[in-house]
Amino acid sequence: MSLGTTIRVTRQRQVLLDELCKLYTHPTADELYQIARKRLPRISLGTVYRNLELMAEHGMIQKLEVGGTQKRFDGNAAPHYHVRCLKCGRLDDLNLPLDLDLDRQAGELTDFTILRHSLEFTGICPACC
Amino acid sequence: MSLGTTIRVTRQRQVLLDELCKLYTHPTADELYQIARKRLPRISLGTVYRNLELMAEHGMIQKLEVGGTQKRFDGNAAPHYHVRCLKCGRLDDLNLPLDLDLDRQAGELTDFTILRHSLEFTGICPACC
DNA sequence: GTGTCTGCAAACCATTTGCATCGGT
DNA sequence: ACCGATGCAAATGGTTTGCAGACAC
Repeated sequence: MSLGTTIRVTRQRQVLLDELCKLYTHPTADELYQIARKRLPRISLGTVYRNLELMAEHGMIQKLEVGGTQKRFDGNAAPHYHVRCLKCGRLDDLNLPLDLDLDRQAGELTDFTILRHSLEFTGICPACC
Repeated sequence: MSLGTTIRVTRQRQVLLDELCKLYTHPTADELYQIARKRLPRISLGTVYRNLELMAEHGMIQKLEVGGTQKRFDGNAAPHYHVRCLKCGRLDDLNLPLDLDLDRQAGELTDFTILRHSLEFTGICPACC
């Protein structure tokens, strides 16, 4: 975590944020690395991970804590829901309104202080059948 | 996947299922390995992973696709929701009724065929503050 | 000039897998 | 006896980290 220090505007940072915001595919770190390489051939995977982590900490992007082996990233920082295809792993946004009442209901049933929730649907995408 | 073959009743399988069903902590594979070792000192971590995977495929237990670096397992095979502590990672059951209407609503907003959903709350547990 | 950021390579850690042997049926 | 299951150790794959040089400010 580095919330106390200055964030410098580097070329790598600019390109990563720019490319991530252009995509609606919720790419993995490696997918974004492959894309960024076209503009910055010498960028390293380590830099991609460090910057995605940093930008997520600062609320500029979202690190999605969803199913699957790899983490995915979302240029849209506003909380929203997703659908994942069971067969191909494709992850789409879902236009279902955020249900903030869920947090209140959950809070009444537990001793935890509820901060937020994440909701992910699983299904089969049109391309997979 | 091995849904077409016979499942044998081995001592390792019995112990793992028995111990998992006694716990309400949603252990990781390694935590369950440490517990099982007390009864079967020669059991291997590979066997733990293989059996948890197999039992999940057969619907005897649940593999939880939730946040965090390690997968967690639940001896309760019936779908239900969870709360995770942001600080210590503790994962508790949440007594909120399963909302099956969510799948219907989601289905109307996407081309995916919705099969199920997972809902995880994030908060701070009483022990952490 | 100072302190952050980068590329590179090595390290890490959860999980998976190949293989010879064991054991349930 | 057959074939699935096990223990062991090595391999895998995503992610993190240490370090010396580069760059933003």
